[in-house]
Amino acid sequence: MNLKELAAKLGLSPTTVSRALNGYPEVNETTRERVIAAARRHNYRPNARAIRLATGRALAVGHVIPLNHRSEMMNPIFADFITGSGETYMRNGYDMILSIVPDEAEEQTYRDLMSRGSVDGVIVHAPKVNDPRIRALREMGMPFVVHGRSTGAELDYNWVDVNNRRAFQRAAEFLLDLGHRRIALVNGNETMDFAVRRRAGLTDAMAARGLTLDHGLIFASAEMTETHGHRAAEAGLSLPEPATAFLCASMLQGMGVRRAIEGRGLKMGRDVSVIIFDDDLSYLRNGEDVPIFTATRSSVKEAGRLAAEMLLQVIGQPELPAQHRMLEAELILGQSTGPVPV
Amino acid sequence: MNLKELAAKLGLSPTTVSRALNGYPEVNETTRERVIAAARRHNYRPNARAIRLATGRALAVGHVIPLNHRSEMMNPIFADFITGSGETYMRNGYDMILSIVPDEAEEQTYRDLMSRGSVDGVIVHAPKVNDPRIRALREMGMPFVVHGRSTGAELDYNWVDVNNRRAFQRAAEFLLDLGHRRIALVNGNETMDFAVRRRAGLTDAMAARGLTLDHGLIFASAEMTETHGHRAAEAGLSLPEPATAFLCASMLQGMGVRRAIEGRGLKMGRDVSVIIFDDDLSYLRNGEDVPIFTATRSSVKEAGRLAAEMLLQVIGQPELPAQHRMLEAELILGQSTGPVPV
DNA sequence: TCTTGTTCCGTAAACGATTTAGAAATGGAT
DNA sequence: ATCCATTTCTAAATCGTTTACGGAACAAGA
Repeated sequence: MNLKELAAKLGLSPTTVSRALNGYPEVNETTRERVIAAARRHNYRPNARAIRLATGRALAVGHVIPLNHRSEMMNPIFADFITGSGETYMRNGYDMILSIVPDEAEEQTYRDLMSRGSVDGVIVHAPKVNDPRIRALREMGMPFVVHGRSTGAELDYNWVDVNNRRAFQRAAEFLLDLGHRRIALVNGNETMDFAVRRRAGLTDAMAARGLTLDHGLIFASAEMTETHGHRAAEAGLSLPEPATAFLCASMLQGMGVRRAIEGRGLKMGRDVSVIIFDDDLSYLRNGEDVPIFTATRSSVKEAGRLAAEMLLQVIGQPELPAQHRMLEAELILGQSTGPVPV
Repeated sequence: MNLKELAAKLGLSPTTVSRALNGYPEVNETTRERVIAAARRHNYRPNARAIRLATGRALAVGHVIPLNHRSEMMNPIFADFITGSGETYMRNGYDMILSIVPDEAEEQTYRDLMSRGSVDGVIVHAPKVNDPRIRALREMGMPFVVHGRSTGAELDYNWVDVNNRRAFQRAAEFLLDLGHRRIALVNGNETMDFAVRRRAGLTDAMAARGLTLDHGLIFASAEMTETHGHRAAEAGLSLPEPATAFLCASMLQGMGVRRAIEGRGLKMGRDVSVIIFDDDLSYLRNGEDVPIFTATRSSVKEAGRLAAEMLLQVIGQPELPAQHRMLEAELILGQSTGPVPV
């Protein structure tokens, strides 16, 4: 059942039917009702392909997920991010198109999506320091929102980000207040912008007390997995002067650290303190009633929702100045921290 | 730069240019080369919206992810599944459209995707026992492939599944051979088809030795999280006759079980045995060199790849009989199992 | 020479909606 | 009765491709 057939059944022209269904004013209310009733009765749905061609809009947004070619690993926060953004798209009649591409082909993917007209805009995931995609997207005139930021990008752009620096600064201050001085950082890959900011937060807090970072306590792994957390903690606890606290970039890393601590017969929160960054992932809850880990928490799903809303707004009004949205992480007290043992 | 403009530049008709670029035989090879060169020079990319309308194909497949309304949880295996399928789509010029919908609206979503012509086919995720979506999709004539199966579906359909029953049967046999009799099952929600099959596998193995399942050792939680694994193990270990082994449906549950075991000062693999189902998720590796958990392993990413290939094949040849692909899980020896303590 | 076939290319009509421009009907004011 | 404005609708162009059909040019066979 297409527009022409429906119009024929009603004894109207396709134009009138189209206008009636799309809420244009130049159509009699009684005919509009007649049209809507008929559309419902015949189960008419406008053909999305035709709408897209006629309007010149893709009614779709792209999420390009870079896949590290060696590890083939997808960032686990991604699933939650799209649950957040997906609902916004659906409510506004947009499709979400997912492209999973080896990271070196990512720029070409954007270019293809653009020139073939498959999307009206994109979300940029996992920005690196000085990420070249930002300039590239700007040059090709593609509306985009970055989840995160990119230190060193010379031009302004739309982003939604959590205040990673402040979050880790506050977490570090909390540990320092508890008397910890040997604070290990279990970070993500430091080509990633967020990882750099988190380290800076720790450095800030240390510097504010006249302390400097011990580079032997920095563990920046390419993958933020349980295994790497475990490995980092094993190393940090084996030092001549062992770490008394761990600041972890992810829940999974924290779980690995906990395993290392308990594997040595120590107790987390008493012998060794741990703070994690908690993205509040739906399948990795930090406890249900009482938090297991003390954590800086910021929902990545909420970030997805905000980024999607921003992108749709930018698509609708491309002349808008660059939009920014900074989220603050809450510091949540759990059972994984305590005063430094004497 | 569109087809008409390119044709004008070349002094040819749009028809000829289209045919030249799409490899049709009725065009002189020298003109074809001329056209291809010009297309490259002017950076011409055919407009996807127009192609879709003209050919009547969506060149896209849909993944409809049901979102449990209460828990708002997305199944973590989903991220890996789409990394597997995504590459196949890309290679064949298909887009992947993601719809995340509250589970009660899922059928309507399929109907919309179909009647609006947004996709050529769909992947059905997380099938339940007697899942109504299978009949609905068949009735609306939408090509589809199920990731998993649905016990009780009276008609035949395309599916890719792992042999869950056999996997858990073998795992249980292994535990029984080690002398375990108090085997606890930490399962997923048993409205899900895979969960029912896994329980059946355990029952099979027990029955083969004249044993019956103790229902007090069945822990079927709605969410396969670390927390629920922990909770189940706490319960199973507190019984008058405690469980000596745990069979877990997911890695995360297994981690929770381990935490409960170690929290009691017991050692996993010596005092209590654990076997997990390992979906081989990229961000939840079961150890790197030596597996931590003894596990039945089957890559969900591989399942994604196979499902995508099957779907594209079905889309291309709708008259094909129903396709099936059964994957067998390997039983991998890790450090989490040992003979039952005397 | 006339027919037949092949090769290569163009014309025009799809595909199914939106949208521009304009026409018919209606009603009110002059 | 005429004019104008408003309301309501239609015809036709448009989006950028694909594709059914037709035609010109040329060679080969009768």
